[in-house]
Amino acid sequence: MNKTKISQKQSEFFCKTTRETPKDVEYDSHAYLIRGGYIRESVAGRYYFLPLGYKVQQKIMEVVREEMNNAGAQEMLAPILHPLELWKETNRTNTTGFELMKVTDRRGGEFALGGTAEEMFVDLVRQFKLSYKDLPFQLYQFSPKFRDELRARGGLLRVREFIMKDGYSFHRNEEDFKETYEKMKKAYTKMFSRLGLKTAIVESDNGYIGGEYCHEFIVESEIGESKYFTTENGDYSAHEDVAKFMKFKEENTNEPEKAREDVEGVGIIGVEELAKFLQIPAEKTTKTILFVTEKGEVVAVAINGIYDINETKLKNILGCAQLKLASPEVVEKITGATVGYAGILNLPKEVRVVMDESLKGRKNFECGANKTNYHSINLNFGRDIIEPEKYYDIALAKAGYLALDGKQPLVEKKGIEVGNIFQLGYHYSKLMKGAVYTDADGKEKPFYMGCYGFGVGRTMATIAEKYHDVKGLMWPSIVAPFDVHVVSLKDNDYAVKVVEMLNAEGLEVLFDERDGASVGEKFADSELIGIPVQVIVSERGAKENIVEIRERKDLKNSQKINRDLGLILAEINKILKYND
RNA sequence: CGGGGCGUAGCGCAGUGGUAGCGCGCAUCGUUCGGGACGAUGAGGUCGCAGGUUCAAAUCCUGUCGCCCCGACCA
Repeated sequence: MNKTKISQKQSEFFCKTTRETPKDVEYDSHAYLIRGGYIRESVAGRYYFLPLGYKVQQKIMEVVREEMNNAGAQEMLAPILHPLELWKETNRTNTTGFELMKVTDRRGGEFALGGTAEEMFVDLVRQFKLSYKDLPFQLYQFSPKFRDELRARGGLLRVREFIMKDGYSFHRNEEDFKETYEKMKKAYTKMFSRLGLKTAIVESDNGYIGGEYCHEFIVESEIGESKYFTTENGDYSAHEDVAKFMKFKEENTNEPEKAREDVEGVGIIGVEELAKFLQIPAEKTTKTILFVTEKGEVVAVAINGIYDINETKLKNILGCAQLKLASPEVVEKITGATVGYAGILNLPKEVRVVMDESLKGRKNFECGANKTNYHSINLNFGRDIIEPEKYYDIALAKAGYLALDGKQPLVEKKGIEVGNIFQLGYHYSKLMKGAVYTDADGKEKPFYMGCYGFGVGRTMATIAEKYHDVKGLMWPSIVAPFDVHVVSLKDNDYAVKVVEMLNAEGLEVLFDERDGASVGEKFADSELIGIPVQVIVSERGAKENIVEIRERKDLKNSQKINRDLGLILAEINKILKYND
């Protein structure tokens, strides 16, 4: 990065603050980034980073770069347009939920606007005949990423175009990968911490990226979109999509089987009402829901009535990309009953049935009779229902459920996902021909891989969300666009001396020497922009032989210092150090 | 993609068929100058776009594009 420290006269700086917030802005962080002249929207989900915003982005990138390099990764740059063939090779052109942006050149060459770059890096690496001696290594880049999101929202929080740091590591085997994975966990925690963000490392779903496991780095926040669960002691932390919990277990597995009964209950729909009506515990009820996959396959899913179904878990078990609740017509066709009375009794053979672990070992339970208005009770596996070969975990975790240790309740949290790391394993190296290295035994083996993402703009918005007050932003020093804001109130001559001194000391200064702006306006702007230290040089101060130094985070913490450049510098450094 | 809302000056908004408005901002001049100052003057709009109804449309109708919110979906 450019180490030249500069000062910037505000009258010449392309930073136009505004007093009013555009009406569609929902969050403070977004409002202040716009009002402070950091960003401007082009069209939905695509933003200009103005000089101020770009400086913050660069500073965030610099921290990421340092920590990536410390972790042994090497920066490079891949093309933004990816040959579409590569995406076809891994079958990701069809992946739903990730609408690829495509462009065609004049010769008909098709390209994808990359939303992530696994294929590109594998394609690059396979062009070399690598040996196990070359492994492991990690390559990374900062580059624009394109996501055709259904809906952009929250300013920089969910956009269609953004700078992402994406890294890809190549390994000889799982063991070697795991070492890097742990190293990256530490590197990420450290980079976020340096940026002023406390992150939770949360197990999550890998979605379209592939692989077997992954972790998200989440900053707890009310405005975040990620719902996750943790235990009090922090031993367990998982995204709602994958969160596991200790389920209800049938205790009376030895109770004698009772005779099956079909009970008429007109209009009795829903577990609570049903349990009350049948006078049985809710744990004895069964929820049966029919889904249709994107291929049109109908799946019946059953779970203990006290739980809800987690569609992400279900999708992963079915290996499908999209699930929809079956329409009432389909439900009637398959079960012969209207919605609300579906059960796992006598379903047509072509319907795949997935049962949750919470059904295992139960006796004398209830489920829909597949007959409108009827529920069957005292059902038993073997006698009434064929016991499945395997039970799955398809339950949705909720706050208060016990973690798998059976002791600690799950606590629900919301947060912003600012980074993620994925185990890719052999997912890409097996799909892409020639993604192999030569091992010590002379045989070609596929790379074992991992990848590591970091959203730069989203991180910037998250910092803004965490560091602001009613007056504006309060950047931590490490990412602040400038170190010091020198506000001159009709005493530019002395202010210039201060600015020159700070520059000589390597500090970046924004210098408000504007003639036309009123005092109130200058202060209001300064607080909106949020540079960590304010130095006020005024005509009044000249009479008293002082300058005033204030900390943005605590404006009441104001020091009046004699007009001695050494003293001024010492005070500023104290605040900057404290702010880092 | 489903539900709701909105497109009038850079921003925030008013304007239900009859001359296109207000506040902020912007420009010029003057007075102010330690908390978004005041006065005067001025620039800026084919009322999102297209079509229709009408003597007359920002206003009514149809279509279309865009934006926001909720849902679905998704780093």
